[in-house]
This record gives sequence, C-alpha cells and structure tokens, in this order.
Amino acid sequence: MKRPGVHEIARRAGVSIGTVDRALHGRAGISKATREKILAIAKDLAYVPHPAARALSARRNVRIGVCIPREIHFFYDQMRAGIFDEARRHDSAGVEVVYRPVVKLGEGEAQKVKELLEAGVQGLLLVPGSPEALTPIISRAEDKGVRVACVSTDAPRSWRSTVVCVDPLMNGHLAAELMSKFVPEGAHVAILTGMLGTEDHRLKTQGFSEGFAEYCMGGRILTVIEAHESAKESYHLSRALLRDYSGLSGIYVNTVNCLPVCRALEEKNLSGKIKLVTTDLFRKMELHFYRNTIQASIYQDPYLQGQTALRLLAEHLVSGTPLPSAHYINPGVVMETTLPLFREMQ
Amino acid sequence: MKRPGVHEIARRAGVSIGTVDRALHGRAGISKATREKILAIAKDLAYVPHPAARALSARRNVRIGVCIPREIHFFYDQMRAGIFDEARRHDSAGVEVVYRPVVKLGEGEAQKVKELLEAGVQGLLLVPGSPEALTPIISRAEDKGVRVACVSTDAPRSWRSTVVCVDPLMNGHLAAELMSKFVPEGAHVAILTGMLGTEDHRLKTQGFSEGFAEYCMGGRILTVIEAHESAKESYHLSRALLRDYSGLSGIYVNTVNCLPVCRALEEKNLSGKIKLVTTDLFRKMELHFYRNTIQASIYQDPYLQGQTALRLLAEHLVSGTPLPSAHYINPGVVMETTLPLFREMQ
DNA sequence: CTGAAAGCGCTAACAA
DNA sequence: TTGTTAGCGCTTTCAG
Repeated sequence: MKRPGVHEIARRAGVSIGTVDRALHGRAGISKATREKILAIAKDLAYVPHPAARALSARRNVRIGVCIPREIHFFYDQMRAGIFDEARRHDSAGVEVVYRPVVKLGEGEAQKVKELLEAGVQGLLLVPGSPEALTPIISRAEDKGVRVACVSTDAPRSWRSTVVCVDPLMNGHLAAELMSKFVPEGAHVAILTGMLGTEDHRLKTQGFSEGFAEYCMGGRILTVIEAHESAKESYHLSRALLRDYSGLSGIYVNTVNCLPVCRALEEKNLSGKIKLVTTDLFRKMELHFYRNTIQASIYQDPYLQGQTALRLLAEHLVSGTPLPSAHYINPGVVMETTLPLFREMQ
Repeated sequence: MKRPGVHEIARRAGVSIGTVDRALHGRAGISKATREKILAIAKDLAYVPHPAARALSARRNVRIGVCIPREIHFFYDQMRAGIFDEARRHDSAGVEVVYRPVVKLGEGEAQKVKELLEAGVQGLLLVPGSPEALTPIISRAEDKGVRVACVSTDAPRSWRSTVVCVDPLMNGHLAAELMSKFVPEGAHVAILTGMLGTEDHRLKTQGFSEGFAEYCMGGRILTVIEAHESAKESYHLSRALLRDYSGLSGIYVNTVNCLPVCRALEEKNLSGKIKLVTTDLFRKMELHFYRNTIQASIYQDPYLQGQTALRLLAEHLVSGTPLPSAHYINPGVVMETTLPLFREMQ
C-alpha cells in the first residue's frame, strides 16, 4: 500500500540500492543483465522517485535560464512576475532561475542566451524577438540537452521543446467575432497594426480579416494601417482615418498603441459610436473602458504565460514530466465589468 | 549564503536542534526564556523550514476532505479533475484527499461533512448547497482548527477560511454588458433563470438587471422567468416567451438549461436574430455556437476553481501560507472562436 | 527542561 | 561490477 522506493526494487532484484541507482540513472559500472532486470522491476512497480527526497538529497540544482524583454513594461513585468512566483514554488525542489533580460524585444538576445548556456542551465525560457537569428542557437542548445521553451511568440523552425502562447491567428479571429457582433451587417471597419513585418502582428491582422469575412455579412475592411509602434504616428493616422472614412463603424487595434486611437475618437466625440476592439491591457486603458471608447480588449495573460512556461520546464526537469510541443493559452475578453479583477489594474 | 536551517539556529542559540524544534512548534517542555530567544533568532534569520525536508521527515499526512456534488456532471467533473490534478502535485508533500461526494448539490451534505471530520481531516473543500444548514457545522470545524474552503458558492455567515468563486453579481453584470453591445438601444430582453430561491441564480439575475440598466440606454427587461431547473419547462416557457413578446431582442439564461431555449429559437428560425447569452459550457452547446444561436457564454471555469481551492488549502496546511478570505475567479467569455480551447470540448 | 540519535527516500562518494 | 555508507533538513522518540 506504500509507494515503492529504491529499497523495494533492490530487495526484489536481490541487489543493493546503489546498483538500483546506477540502473535507474543509466550510470556506468553495471552489467547489462542486472540493469535490464532492475529497469523491468521498476517499470513493473510503476516506480516514481519521491521528489522531496530527491530534492533533499541532490546537491545538483536545476538551473533555468530566463531571457525576456524588460519593455514593454506592462506586458513583460507581468510575465516576469508569473515566472518568479512559480519559480519560488519550486525552489524546495532545487529549481533556481538565472535571469538575463534584454531591454527590448530582440535587442542583443543572442548574446544573453549564450551567457545563459555558459552558465550551465538545463532549461531555457525565452521570448524570441528574432526567431530566425535564434534558431540555430536554440537548436544547438536542444542538441546538447538543454530544454528550451518559447513564450508569447514562437521560433517554429527551431528544435525548441515547447511554446506557450496565445495563437495570434485565433487572437485576431476572436477580435473579429466580437467586432462583428458590435457592428451592423455590411459594416466598414479598419485595422491599425504595428509592423506587418512582425509575425505576430501579421497573423493577428490575418486572423481578424478571415474572421470578419466569416462573421460579418457584407462587411468590409477598408484599410490596414501600419503605425510602426509610434504613438505620434498612431494618433495622426487615426485622425486621418476618421477624416477620410466617414462611414467607419469599427477599429481593431492589435498594437500596444491604442491610447492615441482613443484620444482621436474622444476628441471627435465618437466613443461608442465607432466600436473599438484592442489588444492587451494596461493601467491607462481603464479610463477608456469607463468612457465606452474601448468596447473590449483581447487579453493574452502574460502572467499566466510566464507561469505556465516555467512550470512546464521545472516539472520536466525535476520529475521528467513530458513537455507538450505547444501549450495554447485561451485569449481572454476584457470588458468594463471584469476590469477590477485583472492584475494590471491593481 | 545558504538558507538557514535548524542547525544554524541551534548553533546561534547555543542549544540543540531538538530544543529549536520544540520552540518552533510551540511544543511543551521548554522554558519561556529559551523559547523566546530561539524564536527571535529564527525571525532574525527569516527562517523558513525546507518544505522537502519537512515532507520527507513528517509521517503526519495532511488530509483534505472534499465534498462536492457529482451532478451536474459537466460542471463538477471538471471541478473534481482540477482538485485531483492539483492534489497529485502535492502528494510528495504528504497531501492526501478524502473524497466524499454527494449526488446532487445539497443532498445529504451535512452527513458527508461529518464523515470527513470524523476521518480527521485538517482541511475541507466543499460546495455548500445549503449554506444555512452547513453554517454551524463549518463554524464548529473551524473552531477546532479545520480550515474550510468553500468553492463555487459561499457560506458567508459561517467562519469558513476562504471561498473560491466567480462573483455571481459580476457574472450577471458581465452578461448584461455583452448583451447591451449585441442589441440596439432601447432593446427589450428577457431573463430565464433556474430558481430565484437559489442565492446564485438570484444574484446573477440581479447583476444582469443592474448591468443592463447601466449599459443599455432605454433598454427594458420584460420578464424574469423561473424554469425550476426543468428542461421541459424551459422549453415551453421559451416557446411562450417567443410567442408573447414579438419585440424581443435578447435572452439571458443563467441556468444550465439553455438547450431548450436554443431549440425554441432554432425552430422559429431566430438564431442570431434574438441574441442569446448563456452561462457555463458543455459539449452539447457547441453546435449552437456554430449555428449562431448562442452569441456568448459566461464561463466559470470549474477546473480552475477546484484547482485553486485545493492549492490554497494545501499550501496553507503544508507551509503556512496565509489564506485569502476570498479568491475571485475571472468570469470568462466563451465565443465560437475559442471553443476548441476549452476542456469541455475535448 | 534539554540533548542525542534514528530515520524519511534518495544520491554519490568510497570500498570491496 | 557491486555493496556500503554518509549525508540532505527536518521531525520525533528516547534518554538524561
């Protein structure tokens, strides 16, 4: 009735626990015959090492390297919190994180990743800003037994073990489904994006386009505007948009720069008249929900993403839990009612 | 640089680790003077016992009693899965759950709870179907040091340590916010509920009413229908509703019986014409999302509720983490796009 | 009232 | 190739 341990296996195999240990860990200095016998018994007993005992005994710490951007703060601060909160729950299991952030997405990340590998990490958690440039590094790391988990955005051509993210296509698609319920049939809407060169923005835009065609009968996407991640540019482009298209019913913003759009709408007294669906959530957006300028926002839960990725890596490295090749987070819908429940609003 | 342990404390206090242990655990057989000295040193060092070592050493298992309903299956099966999944992650810490389900909400739960208390649990996780009847039992248990966590619905007048739930008022309020964006100004809508005698249904109904008044200018709630948790009754009442109120724009259903409403709407070819916002999620609803009969559903994430409650109890009982007096789960919005990501659809 | 010592299940160094 | 043994940090029992 008690969970079997090394002693039980040793007893059944008629050997000592030292030998059992060697067999279980594939260490040298044991005959093929006894190893196989021991492994068979272990499998038969469904032996699972006691994690607490292992953690207590092994001096070997599990090191997980973390390389995520510092900016944009509202997003990555949450992700970091999720990572460290979860890490703390595993420190009794000997999990320790080595933190090497980059300032902005993609800036000098190759260097940081190399540093982490030199620090001897067994796991790597990173937001790949330039997936192409990172691909060979990631693949080489995996080849050497370092498990890498991509978060938020993927490096699909690399050998990374897993990715934790919100599917950007689905993200845009959900925005479109919402939008199509907010505007009448045959409505005209616009998309404001960051840089279409960014995979993430491109896919969200694509998802929205497909979804809007699917859900809004006779609807049209008038224009897709690239604001290049500039607040000033976003504002001017929004003004121009409102000026040039008088029949506009909705705007979907999939970049972080939604505040300039809100400002433009509010200046023209269009809150609630033109439906605005945004992406992500930060403190300053709150006001625009209350003013009914933003109808809804698609939330990617950076805290949960970070937490999940770290948990997957930690449990894999500590207990050998298999890593799923991808873990998709459910995109949330933020509305005024639920605003107070989000961490970002605290 | 290493975390301080009992040995370090003993060394500094000039006593043995046995004495330190007695002081730390408030056990008898130690002088007031040495106890205070030891506690001071411990606080000074910010001593935290190593959870792995504690789990390994202590024979004492942490028992958590679980009393949740078996029906309605789609909801409580998920909750149970969340509870047991999380419990498995704590079994190396000596956490074991004693499972004493009731068949339906509130049926014979007092008896089951008594059984659990007699089994010597230190924690209790339960869905109180009849909070009033359970209140004295809960309070007495707490008085004897048993921590009780209510899930999904509260026993607010008892001394329960914590509750994990979606605020039902907010739940209804969110439904109203959504509905008001789906229907035009001045729209007429109806509410179909289970039993207004049930606190949960009453509050959701109230939340919706308040929210709809707030968000839908000139809107009206024509009627609040009680279907008494009967599918047949739901169907007939829905038919009558559609017959009697020709100007109806939307229906909010906060009971599990949304399928009869869908059927009534589809028979009259009103999918998408009359907006339907429901509560919760189960397999058979899928079809009605695809048919655009259901516009959105408010999701209470029973898996997450169960998981969270068990985690709070386990970490409190094992490591002394403080219990928050309430933990509110964010109500989710289910739409067609995200349907495949929900456990319920697997 | 306090100290010493035996484990909990596992790893790893050291003997044989 | 295999067995023995000393801890990891804590709890608990048994002596003093």
